[in-house]
Amino acid sequence: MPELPEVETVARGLRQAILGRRILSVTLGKTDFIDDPAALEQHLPGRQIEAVERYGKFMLLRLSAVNREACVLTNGDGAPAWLLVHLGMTGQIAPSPVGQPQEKHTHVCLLLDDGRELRYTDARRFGRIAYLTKALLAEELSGFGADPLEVSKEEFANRICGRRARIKALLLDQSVLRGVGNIYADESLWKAKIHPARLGAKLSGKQTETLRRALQHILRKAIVLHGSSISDFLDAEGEPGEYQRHHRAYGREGKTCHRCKTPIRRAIVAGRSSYFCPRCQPSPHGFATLPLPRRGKVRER
DNA sequence: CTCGATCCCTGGACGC
DNA sequence: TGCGTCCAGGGATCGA
Repeated sequence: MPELPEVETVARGLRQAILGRRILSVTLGKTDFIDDPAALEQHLPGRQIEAVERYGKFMLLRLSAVNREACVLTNGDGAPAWLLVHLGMTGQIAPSPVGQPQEKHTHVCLLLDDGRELRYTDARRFGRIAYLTKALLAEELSGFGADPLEVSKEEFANRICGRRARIKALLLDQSVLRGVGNIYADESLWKAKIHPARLGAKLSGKQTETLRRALQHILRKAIVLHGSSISDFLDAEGEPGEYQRHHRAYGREGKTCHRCKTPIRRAIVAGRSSYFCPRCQPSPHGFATLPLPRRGKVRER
């Protein structure tokens, strides 16, 4: 499940692999997750991939203006543009030689000028792809919160304290922080010894700062280890990440806490499965950890 | 403002 | 073997 570290890993891989390549043509499969499929076909060919950036969980491919000698320009193709890619839950994007058989669920193929295709596959199609002009990009990115890797002590505190939402919900809210998802929310709360159901406003200044540092530490380490591969995350080279080996809470229901040996528990907080140590992360007053319905054996590791 | 519910979608795990 | 059911979850949306 691609969150900030996974998207950063993919972006770095793509940067190595496709920077400077020109898009020759576009082939589409299912398009219900693409904002305006015809715009991709119309506006991508002829453009060079000038940069690969990450913004929260978005990847942004900056595209050159269409080569003026190559064709007659009509509407706006003389200006740079962006391809926005959100991997959703199961999205993967990577270049492959043209002749190589396509993976199942391949929905976008961008033929490049070096004999390869940039392919986007996404079984669940929770991802999103959009062709955006500069103005549309700016509009798209407005409303997102702080970069969790860069956010200052003061700004983080301002965004958390005074909020009556649960801290887990705040961490997942992309308008508060951009890029944090379920895994890294749980991991940082475990490291900071804060229960996911605590209200933002109820955190002390010290706890809030501990959480910010925990979050940053975990995200940085996860990036170094190329993210977490739980079910099917693969980077742009087709390699899994390694950070799942370092998970202390996420996915560890019933396994012992690395600090105190108490079994990790699971509860639904902010509508998401949330894993925590009931001893290290004391629940707020009035939060009942209801017994969750039985479910299958928790995945090993 | 915050909440839960619902929908989107498929594959994998599980029960029978 | 096969079928039904549940679950994973980011994000949008809607009603309470």
